[in-house]
Amino acid sequence: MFSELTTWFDENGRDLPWRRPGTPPWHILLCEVMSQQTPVARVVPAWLEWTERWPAPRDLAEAGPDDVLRAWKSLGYPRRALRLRECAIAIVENHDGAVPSSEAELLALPGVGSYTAAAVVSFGFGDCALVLDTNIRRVIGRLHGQALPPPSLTAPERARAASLLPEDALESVAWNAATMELGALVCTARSPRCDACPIAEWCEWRAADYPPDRFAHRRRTQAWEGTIRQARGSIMAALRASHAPVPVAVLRRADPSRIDDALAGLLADGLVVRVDDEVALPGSLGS
DNA sequence: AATCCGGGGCG
DNA sequence: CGCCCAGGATT
Repeated sequence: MFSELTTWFDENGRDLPWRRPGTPPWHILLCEVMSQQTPVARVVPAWLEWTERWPAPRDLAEAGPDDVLRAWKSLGYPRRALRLRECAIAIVENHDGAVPSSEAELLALPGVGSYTAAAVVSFGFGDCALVLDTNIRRVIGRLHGQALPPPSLTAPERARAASLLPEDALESVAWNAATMELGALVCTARSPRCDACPIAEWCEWRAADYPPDRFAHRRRTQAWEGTIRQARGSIMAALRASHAPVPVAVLRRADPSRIDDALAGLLADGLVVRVDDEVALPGSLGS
């Protein structure tokens, strides 16, 4: 199964810029955080800009939060941008400016969870690590007969994934990259292209004639229209676009619903600062 | 374990 | 228009 997968990857994998040989761990960390819940196609331009502008942790550590939030553009979940800056500061303070290579040290960094820590170890340092993102979880789940993996990672699932991971470091990296790519391009959530799948003969979900998702009744898409999240997004977009403080009244006029709750949340998250009746990005009001 | 947290694009 | 996307932090 390993050779079928890696052969498929060599011929069909996307030409993503961070897959270029020699991409430093810091740049890998950046694209992994950016890719948390944001489709890869939208990450590419932002990643190119960030890696050129802040090529090392020390560079981002010296940047202002307003510059970082503006450069984040509309990737979504802007708390990730603040965490990335805090992460760079932690790397400078605790690791002499070099991204740590152990999973435990990576996990201790702001904004780095189990997925990102494993991905940096694997793709950034070329060491063995169990990478479990939504793509790999889905591929392995289907090999085991499930339409989609459980909403939260279970111990048996992790054990099954670990049993499939090659022990050799080089092969484990190739396995992680190829399985993730297969999930992204072929073994997709909605309409899998099993005719193009190099490991279809091992797929128990296919062999069982595609039984439905056991957890379908628990999956709920969160509403969007009129939510605090939408209000937060519109406020952040307005602040990114303005290099002057924005009066609260202007924000209220643009999106009257839930402005006060949204602002309170953004203030608590450190994504905005407020002076009197105006708000701005943190760090944008001078010293 | 459940919630919160963006935004866009595709079927 | 519902659904999904290289998740993490907090409770």
